[in-house]
Amino acid sequence: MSWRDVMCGDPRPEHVGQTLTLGGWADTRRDHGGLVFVDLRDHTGVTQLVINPERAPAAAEVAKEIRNEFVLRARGDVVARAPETVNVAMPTGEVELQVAELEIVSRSTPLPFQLDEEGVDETLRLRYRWLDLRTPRMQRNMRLSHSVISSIRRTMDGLGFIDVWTPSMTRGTPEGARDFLVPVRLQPGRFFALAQSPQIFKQLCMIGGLDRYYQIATCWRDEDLRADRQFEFRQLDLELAFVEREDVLAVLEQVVVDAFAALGRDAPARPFPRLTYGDALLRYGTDKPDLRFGLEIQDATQVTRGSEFGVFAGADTVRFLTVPRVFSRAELQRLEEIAKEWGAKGLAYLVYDGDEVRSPIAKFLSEAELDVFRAEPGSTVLFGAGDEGAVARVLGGMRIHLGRELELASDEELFHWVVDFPLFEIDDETGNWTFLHHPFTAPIPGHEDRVAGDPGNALSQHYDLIWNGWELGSGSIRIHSAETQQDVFRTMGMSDEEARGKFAFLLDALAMGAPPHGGFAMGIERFVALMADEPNIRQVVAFPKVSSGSDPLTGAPAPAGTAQLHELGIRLLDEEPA
RNA sequence: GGGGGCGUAGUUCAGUUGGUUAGAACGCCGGCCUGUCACGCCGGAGGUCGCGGGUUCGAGUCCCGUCGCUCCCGCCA
Repeated sequence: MSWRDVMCGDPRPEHVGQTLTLGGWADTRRDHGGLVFVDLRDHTGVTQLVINPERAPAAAEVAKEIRNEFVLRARGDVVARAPETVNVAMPTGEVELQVAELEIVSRSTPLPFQLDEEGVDETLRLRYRWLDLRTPRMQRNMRLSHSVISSIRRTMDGLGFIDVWTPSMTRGTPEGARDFLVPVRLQPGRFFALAQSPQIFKQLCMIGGLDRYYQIATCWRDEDLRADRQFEFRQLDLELAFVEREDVLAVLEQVVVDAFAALGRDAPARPFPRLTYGDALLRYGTDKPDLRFGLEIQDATQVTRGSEFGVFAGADTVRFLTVPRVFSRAELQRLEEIAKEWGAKGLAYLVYDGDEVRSPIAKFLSEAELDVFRAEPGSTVLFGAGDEGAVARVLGGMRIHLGRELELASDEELFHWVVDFPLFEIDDETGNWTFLHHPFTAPIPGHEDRVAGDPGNALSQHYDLIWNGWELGSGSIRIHSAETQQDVFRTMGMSDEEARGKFAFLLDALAMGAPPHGGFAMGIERFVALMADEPNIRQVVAFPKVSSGSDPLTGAPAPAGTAQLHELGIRLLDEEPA
């Protein structure tokens, strides 16, 4: 007797008359005293077992002991159900297995949660992830994740990319995210860093003539976890030589469109729309706008210069959002609370309620100002005033909040590119210029001289891919000249010695025949979570960590023993007796 | 580091203005039941109301602290 002949979801009318063995988990048991029904489940579905004590007395004895999630093996004839007992809600509902032999292969203790219950505490699900993985939701997510990744590999293979493995244990990248450090027994006091990304290695692949590289690369970053961030995650990492921006974008568009097709979904139209960084920040208050709804931010800085309203007059930037709805005083107070969460000091508004304008600030505003703000009756104008970054953040946050609350988003899947980012920004802590993304991003053609001469106005060949307001990934055309790379390091305030100390291998490589190249990195879990319509990436990761950074299943991270630490040459600052 | 939300039975939740013995459903245990399919019926066990302190005659409920989870800001080249 083989373990199983078909899957639990398989038996159909065409199997009637066959004698089959099925293996799976006891999903439910319905014990009628004599007759016992068991729904046997595996990932393909459920088949009803019928155990009749008159036909199979031994099996009937076994059936009495069955409880939820026992693993069973059942052998019997597939029979057609009588018409009145057909279950139309069940794919296998026209047939059932008339059990002749039944074996409890493995028992289960009572479960800490019910597999069919909604809303079970996530930490509990993660603590018992092997149970959670049996649920249709997680089965779907894990299999969907696999389908997406295999589609990505097919696309990359088809486009002539080769999979090259790069080291996980490498050198720390300065000024990036925090590194996870790995001590080494052979060299106490020295540490590897877990790769934050294969960035430099893939550039070296280009210089090495592997001109179409890709990898589903695991990356590690020691930063606070979020709905869309884990300590470790995977990215589709790719790089091409002898290309320009559009060539890279086309590859990613192909990857996305093919993944949709692989899942049998309507693909977004190509090419994806392009939006400049400046436009995104001005109109949507963020560099990763959700474009499924309008609600665009408008600028009023010119007209509010010298306003009678002190807050406007004293602000660097005044912008507003016209919402197609009137709000009550209580609702406006609630909105103000939300604005404050994003850093606003208050929330000025004009409510156009019929013929009336409700607003504590209207009396301070000039006709010219009111002309600019005027909106249809039944709308509300919300203001942000302050420095430009803060205004963008507050109104951008307000826009997202209102878009969600008023359910403004359309159903379409919206992919778009954000391009023309600045190359540098001022680091608030040091006052120095620092890169916006990473120091290997090339300036746009014609802006090379600005790297040294006018860093604030140098635009970069960086691009972000956004899906419904989620940043899926980013990439750039890289610097392929050692001189420009040196200029970038100098602008960042790094001496040549320092730059050589950290990046000698890269500078040497760039000086030995580096082709023009560029690439991209797309977050696999983010992509899959969006595909699966899940609100956070933990739901598409088999064994994720919770937001404190620990794993409820294994209990990791755990303290290390003193002997182990000694071998590594490590002593803890707070040595307390364990 | 900062802000918001949540924490009551194994699970999901209810619990009024602070008031007697903290409830429901599912699950679990026992019994009955030969056509159910979320089977049904009868009975039962199960609680440090996250933890600590305070106010009070009396705290699940109010206050303070703390822990855990979660969302966000910072951070994420």
